[in-house]
Amino acid sequence: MKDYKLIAEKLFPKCKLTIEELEDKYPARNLPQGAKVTRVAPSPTGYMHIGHLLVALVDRRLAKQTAGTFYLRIEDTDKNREVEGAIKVVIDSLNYFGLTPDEGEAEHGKETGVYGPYKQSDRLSYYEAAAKYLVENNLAYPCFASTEELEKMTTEQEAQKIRPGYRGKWAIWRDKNDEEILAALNEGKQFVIRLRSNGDFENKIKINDVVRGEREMSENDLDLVLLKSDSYPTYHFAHVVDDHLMKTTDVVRGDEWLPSLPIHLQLWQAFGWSPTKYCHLSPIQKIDNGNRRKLSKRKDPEANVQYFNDAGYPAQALIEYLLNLLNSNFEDWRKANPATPNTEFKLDVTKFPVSGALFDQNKLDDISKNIISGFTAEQVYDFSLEWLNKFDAEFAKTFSANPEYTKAILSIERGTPNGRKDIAKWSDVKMEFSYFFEPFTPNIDEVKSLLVGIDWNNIVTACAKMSEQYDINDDKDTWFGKVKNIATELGYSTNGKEYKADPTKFKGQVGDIAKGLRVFITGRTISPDLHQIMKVLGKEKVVTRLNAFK
RNA sequence: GGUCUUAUCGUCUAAUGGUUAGGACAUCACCCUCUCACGGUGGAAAUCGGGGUUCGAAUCCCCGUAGGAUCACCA
Repeated sequence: MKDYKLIAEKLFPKCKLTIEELEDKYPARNLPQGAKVTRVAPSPTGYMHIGHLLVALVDRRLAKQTAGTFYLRIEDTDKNREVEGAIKVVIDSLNYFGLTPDEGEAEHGKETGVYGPYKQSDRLSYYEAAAKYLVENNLAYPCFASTEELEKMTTEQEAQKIRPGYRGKWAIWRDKNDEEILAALNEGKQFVIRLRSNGDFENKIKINDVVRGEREMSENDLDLVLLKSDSYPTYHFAHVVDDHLMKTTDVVRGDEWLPSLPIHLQLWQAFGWSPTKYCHLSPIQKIDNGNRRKLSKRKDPEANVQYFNDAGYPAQALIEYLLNLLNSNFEDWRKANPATPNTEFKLDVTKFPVSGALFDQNKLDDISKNIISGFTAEQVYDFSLEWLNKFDAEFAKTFSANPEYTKAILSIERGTPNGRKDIAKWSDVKMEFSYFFEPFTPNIDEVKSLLVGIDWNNIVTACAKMSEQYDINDDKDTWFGKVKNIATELGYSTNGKEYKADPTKFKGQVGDIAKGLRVFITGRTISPDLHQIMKVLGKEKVVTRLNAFK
């Protein structure tokens, strides 16, 4: 006769907490009907993966859309992988992207909310109580198998070409009697707690995922480890215990978890608890050697959300990119509601894609350009400076030496219906506006190479003439009238169509002259509205630059 | 290898048995224009292959093929 109570007591002599007492610590949440309780539960590896950000985004939206709660739990059950300061990285990232949790783990080891502790390493006694309950009810048992024994098992199974795993007759400790167990315990052997699986691989069960709908999968027949020999729980065990106690309603996670869903369902059943809903997200991928693969922490810098931060993408841009990935109708909504905060967009779980999407930098840039073009000069100034201070201290000094001047630069063609969309990220700002700042010393050969095909002497003359006539108070038409006059004096057509009709009658057209002015003033052939640029630069700089190659 | 899963323009996707297979990004051309950009107009560009079911298939079924996920005391 087996005495499960006795075994449980011997296994966990220090555990006095019963499962009932444990459950009593977690009262029902006082939330409206239909409110969702979601969580993001990263491991503290010192790294925020873009996939985790995606999960957090979905979690937070689902909670907000239903007046529910979104919390942060730290899954630090693998001591080998833990990194110092990792929790701060997670919290900072969530805050940066506007996905601050309502409760859970917070900075400096503090936490908010009454459903904690929110760090799994602080919950070990709870997992013990739960494991003890399972042992008492013959739903779990101790296993003293050594690593060598397990390796041998796997080798034999491979040799026999059968599905590997600790189960059935291979589960050598599954049916040991009390004496053998107690003897092993007395010897001080290390043990793990395993689930006593009642599943049959030949049996199919119906599983339900909110994205994919109803599916069939084989029952789990593996006697999986629930508590490791260091008495930390495995993911499977901690997930079910925590999400039950913390009253999670919807588990959102990567679809790499889909195959272990039968395990989790089996665990819910073992405890007699009703399972959460499950929402499995497909991964963000990239092409590698012609094949797709998940964005990898080791190989792909863009797998780390810090990458977008460092490149200077506004947080909103990455969020809207992800929203678009989740619900492809987001971009239609955005077009119809250009000024509405994206938090107003209602995420539809049933429209989530079921296969992984390739990360698309072009699309992100486009979204980001649109967002930044809607910012005020003030906002662009603040964000740019914040980024520059962090990554380009030298240019930051130049940039912020005269804030009014810099803001005037950033105001050019901003906020107009034809607003420019040339900044995708704050790291573009330096390239885009450097010619407004001194030193401005373009090399004559480079300048000439930009003006190939236009008579150099004519350009120099035109620039000199403009420098004499330039009046900073001229409006655009007056200013351009002067450009046309100079063009005419030098034998250039003032009308492009006229010139095209008979090029032999002219040395060129007014565009050539304007191009010359532009290159002398900005050192490039591409720039925003030249009239406004000259106004912002001021007469002194304009005159100097126009006469630089006289 | 077992199990699960996916397959529409280069990319993200729409079209839940009847559409000239739609949109967005990227790309190309033209227009606008002092340049670029913005904007506008237009172009090129897709239903993995083979069988069925049906009056009719991107859509349903079967078989292939290709990709992805998973098979730990990691999550």
